[in-house]
Amino acid sequence: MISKKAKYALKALKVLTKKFEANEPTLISDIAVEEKIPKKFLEAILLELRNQGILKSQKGKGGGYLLRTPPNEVSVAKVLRIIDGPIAPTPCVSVNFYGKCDDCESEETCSIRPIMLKIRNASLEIYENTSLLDLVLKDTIPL
Amino acid sequence: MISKKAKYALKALKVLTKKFEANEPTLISDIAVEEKIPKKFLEAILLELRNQGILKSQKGKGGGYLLRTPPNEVSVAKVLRIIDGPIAPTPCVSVNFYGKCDDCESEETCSIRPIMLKIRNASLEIYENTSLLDLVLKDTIPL
DNA sequence: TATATAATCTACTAAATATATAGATTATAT
DNA sequence: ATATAATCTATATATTTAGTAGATTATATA
Repeated sequence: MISKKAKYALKALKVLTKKFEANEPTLISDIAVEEKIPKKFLEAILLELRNQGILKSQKGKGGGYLLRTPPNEVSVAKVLRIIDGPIAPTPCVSVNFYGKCDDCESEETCSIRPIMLKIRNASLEIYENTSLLDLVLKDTIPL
Repeated sequence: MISKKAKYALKALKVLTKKFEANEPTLISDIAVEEKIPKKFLEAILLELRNQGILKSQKGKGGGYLLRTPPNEVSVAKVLRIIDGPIAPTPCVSVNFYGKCDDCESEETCSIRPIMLKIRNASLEIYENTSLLDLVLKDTIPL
């Protein structure tokens, strides 16, 4: 299961994707109301996405948040990694968060690693190849 | 990420799969030692697998645990659902644990549901079609 | 029938993670 | 100067994860 935080992030990014062409900052409060996300929680999420290079922000009157790059260039995988961490089902098959499973002797002989590798590959194939734009343009089937 | 508990469960089941033909009960303590799983924790796991019909047990001397059915008939999906619950990334796309996402208005218009559906389908395809026997016979590529 | 064995049941505990909330501070446009 | 809106700091609470301790029950066998 992905976290509620990750869903909030994707929903907020969906709003910013729709407004990307306008090139005008959107208020945290507007997104919070529109997507029914607790405002303070959303603040933290957007800040994290900004610090990780997905968004840019502007303080003061007329300020708000904007996508830093075109929405077709931002994959769902990138967003999920920022908010939830690893996409892989085990540390030993993770691309971006690799780590030795602390309960495992050897990766070569591990009997559950191969299936986890398959799951990781299948998930990445989807998450990496779906962009924020794809989420909004649901009819345009990606892949 | 799947839980350590789920990995422990799969590893324990791997041991019982290897011993399935012998048809002799295996001690919790033997599995615990062999797979380096905290014994008391493993007790709870095996009990749960037994209560859900994956294992059968025998008390007293000569007792222990055995697979209830041949290992090729037990899917990894079944085990994961017992230990970790839903395989799907969101409640709204879960087959066995369906539920309305509490932060969602409408499933029809939700922009993140389609990709979650894809992820669920891809994961199930793998987890449902991999059996305990497949885990042990790693060279025999399933699917 | 007594005994050792091995699973089962009941009840905790500690640490981490998820999901927030409150209030002060800083930057900016007007 | 002022209002605005993001940013920072500090908690708070609930749930989940991972585990431990000890008593109880069922069973084979001597």
